[in-house]
Amino acid sequence: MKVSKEQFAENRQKILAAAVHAFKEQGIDAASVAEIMKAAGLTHGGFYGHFKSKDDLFAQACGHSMGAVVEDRRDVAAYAKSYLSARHRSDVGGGCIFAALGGEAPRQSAEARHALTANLQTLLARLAANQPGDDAAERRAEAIAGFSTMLGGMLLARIVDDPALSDEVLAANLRACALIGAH
Amino acid sequence: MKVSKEQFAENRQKILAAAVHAFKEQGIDAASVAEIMKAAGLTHGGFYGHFKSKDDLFAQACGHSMGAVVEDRRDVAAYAKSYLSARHRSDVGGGCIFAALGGEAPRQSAEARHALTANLQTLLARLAANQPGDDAAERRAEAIAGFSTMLGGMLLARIVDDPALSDEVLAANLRACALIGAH
DNA sequence: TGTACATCAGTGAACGCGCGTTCACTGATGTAC
DNA sequence: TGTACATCAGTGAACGCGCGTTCACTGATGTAC
Repeated sequence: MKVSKEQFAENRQKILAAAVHAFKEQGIDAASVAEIMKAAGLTHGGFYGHFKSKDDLFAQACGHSMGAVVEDRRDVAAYAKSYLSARHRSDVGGGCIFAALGGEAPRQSAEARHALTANLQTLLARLAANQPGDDAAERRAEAIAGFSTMLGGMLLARIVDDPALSDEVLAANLRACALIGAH
Repeated sequence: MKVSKEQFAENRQKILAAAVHAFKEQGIDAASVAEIMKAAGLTHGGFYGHFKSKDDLFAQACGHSMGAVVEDRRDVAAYAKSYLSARHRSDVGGGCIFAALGGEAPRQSAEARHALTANLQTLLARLAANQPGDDAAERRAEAIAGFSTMLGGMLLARIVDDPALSDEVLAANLRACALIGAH
């Protein structure tokens, strides 16, 4: 049955949201089109009315993710406080796309990598703008090193099967991020 | 045809080496048993004489990787110099297992995560031991933050489709790692 | 040391299975009159 | 405004395909005598 144009647009957004979550939660290969469509409240057959292929969906999902990320005025130290949290560690599907899919991303389509690169540039620009200090180049370098530290820290905290070590990794990186830009 | 015990043991090592490389290069799902066996110079049917399953192979491969990593006496700054290099960036299959498979690892078997955790503990202990300074807790924290920075930096450098940004990420993190422990 | 034979690592065809994708069909939408 | 009809988003069965895994078979190994 055909649906209204508004419903069609809404369904597309639902598919994208379900895809972002499923890709991050289960990985790109393991997240199936049928499952994503089911999570969006649809059946798998209609998928190709919205997207050209699963690869296309992934590329669009990369652009769709990180919508409201770092829209506020936070510097590295403040961002790290929520990024390097136990809550973020356990919420892979709702968390940072770089931490969830960073390892698989280099193998994806040019469109997907381009969208992720744009996301990263936006994130780095915001962090750099919110860093204290007069030297723009230094603020930029601090944003890069700060986010890299958060990202690597979250990756390790999620891999490790020892809760104490995982907490230690979060805490050590949180302290390191707190010092960045605070000379 | 049956082979000698020595040949059998050698074949097992070849399968493990091929598996480590293929898993890192292509991802865990995308690397197929048949392809790994072919890379090891065998046919796929014999695989189950060596390993219980693909999951079992992955767990053993995790333990097998990082054999000679950080056996030398390098601190964070020195290790970062080779880790955050263009050579390492382009050599995913031969590079750090955390950078290649870190995103997928949390979804793998308990055995695989345990092996990776042991690898990480070894790596961190070595880095911490080689850090300058009297405070052991501080050296440990520096090892954690330093390796997290390298890992996150390599991840970002590989994701990004803009070579200039990729180089910038490596350089900024290299500078940050050089400063760690050098107060 | 030599021989006969049981063992078993490796081979390659075959198996289910789940996946991405296609397609004929359905029926609500939205347009032309 | 009301009606008739073309459009097309969504449905669910079906398709190839590649995967992990199994299995009957082969023939070199290595042991028992």
